[in-house]
Amino acid sequence: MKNQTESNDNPSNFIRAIIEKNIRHKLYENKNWGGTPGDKNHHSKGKKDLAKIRTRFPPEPNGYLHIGHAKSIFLNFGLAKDFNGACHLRFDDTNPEKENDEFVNSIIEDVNWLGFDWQFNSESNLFYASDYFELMYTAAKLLIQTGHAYIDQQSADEIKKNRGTLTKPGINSPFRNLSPDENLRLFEEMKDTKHADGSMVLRAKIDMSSPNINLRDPAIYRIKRTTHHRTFNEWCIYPMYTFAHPIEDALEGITHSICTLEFEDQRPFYDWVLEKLLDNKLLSNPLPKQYEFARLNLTYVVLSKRCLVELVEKNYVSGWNDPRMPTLIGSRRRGYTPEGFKLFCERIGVSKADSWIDYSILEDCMREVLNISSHRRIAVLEPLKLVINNLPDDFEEECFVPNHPQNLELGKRTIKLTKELWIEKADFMEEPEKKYFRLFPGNQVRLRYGYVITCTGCEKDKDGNIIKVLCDYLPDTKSGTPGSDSVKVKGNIHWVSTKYALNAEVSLYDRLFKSEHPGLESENYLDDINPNSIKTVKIKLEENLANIKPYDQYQFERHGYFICDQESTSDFIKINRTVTLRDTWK
RNA sequence: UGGGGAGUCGCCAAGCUGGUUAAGGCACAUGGUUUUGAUCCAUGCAUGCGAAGGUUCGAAUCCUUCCUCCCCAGCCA
Repeated sequence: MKNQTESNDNPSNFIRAIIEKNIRHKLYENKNWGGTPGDKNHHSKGKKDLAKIRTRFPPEPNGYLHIGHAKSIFLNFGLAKDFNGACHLRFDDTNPEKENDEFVNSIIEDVNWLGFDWQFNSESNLFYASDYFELMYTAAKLLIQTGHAYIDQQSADEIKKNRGTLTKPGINSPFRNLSPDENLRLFEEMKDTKHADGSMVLRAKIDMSSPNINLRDPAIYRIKRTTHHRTFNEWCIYPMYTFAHPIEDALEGITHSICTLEFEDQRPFYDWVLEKLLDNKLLSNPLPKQYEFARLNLTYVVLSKRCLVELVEKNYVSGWNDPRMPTLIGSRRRGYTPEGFKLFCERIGVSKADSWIDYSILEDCMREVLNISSHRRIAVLEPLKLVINNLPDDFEEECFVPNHPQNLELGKRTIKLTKELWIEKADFMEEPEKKYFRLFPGNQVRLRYGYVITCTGCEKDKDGNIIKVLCDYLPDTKSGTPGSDSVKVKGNIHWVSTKYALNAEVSLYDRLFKSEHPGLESENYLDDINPNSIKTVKIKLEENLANIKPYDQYQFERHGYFICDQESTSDFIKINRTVTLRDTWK
């Protein structure tokens, strides 16, 4: 068994290096923490922060978490853990339109499922950006009062037109030079529902000719008469992400605000907001710093929220928890494990280079983890009858089977050998192809954990389909008995008794998309959907699986890793294939 | 054509305040073990760091020029 050193020492990455350097320079040595999020005044009354660093995972609760989020979760929570810091779970709910509590709850469950919580020093660091609306409103007024923000009454179209282009500078708004008092009055009116949605917007006053378009007076507050999932109708104005995020980070004492590459251009504004609020004494040093890493791209998978929503809404999949979905909830149902995701995240690393990770890496990680933990069981996926000629009809004999051949401490069980067995269709060939060493007339194989048999032929129906394979068993070759290896065979096939086998249904999954980069070459990623991503078959299980329960996971020997589906019952056993075993034959 | 990033083995990825033979993982190859064609073990696997120049006793690391790819013009995040 492979040792697990890979997961014990943390591979270096640029963010880890930055944190180590920061700690060496005692950057956060005298940071105060008020016990809860708050402004300068609040934290100054607190104590020295016991958390060496603070990171955060800040999802917007408008969808389910997916594998890409797992990368961010392992990064942020992992860093906090390794440096004796805290990682906050923060719901970035600044746009009420698509946010709701269902998503909040699913995110909490998913993060927990991956093995993380937000406790630190007996404090629960679970926060909502919406709890800071009052402080953000105060911050906005501070910017207005100091001449760093103004109310723009241009239409959205006009603002867009006057923003300029990548190569041409923008044009100042005619409302840009309103007095602070006038702006303050208008902003208060905005808040007091005096103005219609879209009629005006609060903008930061920076530089309409900045080469960085994000600095051309970005909008920071808009009017939106939408009920918020937590503040309901208390507010009709909501802060934009670009304005809200640095403030959220600062209020929570975040030291390292880690996000993906597309926010790089936003960093100057992130710092601008914080510096202005530092000047206004709403915030204090040390200010949080933003760092960006490359988001995960997985071949044969789409991770964009827009696509995932469409797959669900247009019924290409059965729901967010369809085992083929890259969501955490779907992965879980598929049988993917937190340990597997951990290994995966360690294996792919963190950097700023755009990259595509092959889906097989993820599958390999799941196999590696499951191989160690999964008990083995026997299942026949494509049953074909095998009859042992030289055994009496009522023959029954117990065979001892280890639950894990590489880890005998996991115990053993028995299965009953009878005259008639189910074997895999693929384990018999009337006319064997080259290098085939399973059953064919005249060949010998071992019935795994039982006897060596010699194939004597087969029977077919009138259409020529093989319906029964015949064989003789060799006495004295039973597994575990002294003379068992007197006959050497290459083939070793699994089986279940036709008399005792259990019926079950298993779903065999393939990738949801047939192209490596869905939507890249075709016009629409939906055209790349794999029409054969799911195949459901009736199978035979060994008798010991009678009490299998939802989420039980096993390796079915010679097949792969399987998990009992959440909808499975004792009357109707339903199983999902997580991933096959590696197969280097052919 | 403006700005911001990135280019190290088939895929990831350390190193990048210049200094022995360019970490590690995955994949692959070849042996070995094996009652899962699985697992496991051993060995091998970049004279090269996007390209070309330059500085230097010495460069993936510094300088110059060039090439390729990604991101930015929501009152989304």
